[in-house]
Amino acid sequence: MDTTSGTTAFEDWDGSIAGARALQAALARKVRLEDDFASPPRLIAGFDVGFEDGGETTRAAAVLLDGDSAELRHACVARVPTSMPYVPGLLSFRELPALFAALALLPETPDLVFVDGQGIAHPRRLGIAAHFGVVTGLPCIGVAKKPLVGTADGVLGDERGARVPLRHRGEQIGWLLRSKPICLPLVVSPGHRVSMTTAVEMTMRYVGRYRLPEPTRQADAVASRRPGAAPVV
DNA sequence: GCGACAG
DNA sequence: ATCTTGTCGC
Repeated sequence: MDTTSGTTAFEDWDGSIAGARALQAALARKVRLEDDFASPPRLIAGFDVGFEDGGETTRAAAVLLDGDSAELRHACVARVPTSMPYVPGLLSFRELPALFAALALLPETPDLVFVDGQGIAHPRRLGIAAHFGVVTGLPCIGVAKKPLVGTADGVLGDERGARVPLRHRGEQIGWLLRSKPICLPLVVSPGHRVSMTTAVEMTMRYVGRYRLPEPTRQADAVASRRPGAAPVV
C-alpha cells in the first residue's frame, strides 16, 4: 500500500458526505470478526491523533510495545495537512491519512493494533479502527473514551474488569469496559480480524495502572505532546 | 421536527 | 480534538 499520498483509503470516494457513508457501508462488509493474529502477540501497536496550528496540521502518533511485557519499543510521529473537518460518524476520513503516514514510519509490523476510537461500534459498523484494519489488513481493536452509538445491555459493575455488552439495532457492537475502578468505562469493539470476546480480553491484558490500555495510553501521550511522553524517534 | 454526536 | 488552574480524593 502506498502510504505517502494520504488518500489511499479513499480512491473510490467522490468526496461527498453521502459518498463517504456509502464507502463505509461497503468496507464494513469486508470486516472480519474471527481471531486471526499471532497469539500471544509478540509485538503490539497503539495509534492516536492530535492537532497543531489550530487544527491545520494533523499529527499522528504510532508506538510499538512488547506484546509480553508491554514495554515501549518505539515511538514515531507523522504530520499531514488536515483535509477534512470533524463530522460525527466520519472521523476516519479526517484522521486516517495521518495514521497511514505514521504506520509507514514504523520499523516493524505489529501483530495486533489498538486504535483510539471505535471499531465496529459505529452507525455503519466502520469506525476508524475498523476502517484502518480493513485498509491495512492488520488485526485491530478500537478503544474509545465514549460511545458514538448504542446502549448498555445491563448494569455495569464497579470492579476493575467489569463489562457489559453495548448493543445497537439488536446486535452487540462492542463492550462498555470498566478498565479501572471509579473511572468512566471505555468503549471497546473489534476493528478487524479480532473477535468480540478477544477484543475485551486483549484490552484488559494491556491495562496497567491507568484507565487506557498501554498501547493507546502511550500513543495518546505522544500525540497530545504530554510531558513524560515517550521520546519520538 | 428535535436531539445526539468517536476525535 | 483544543483552549486552560486549581482542586478534591480513590
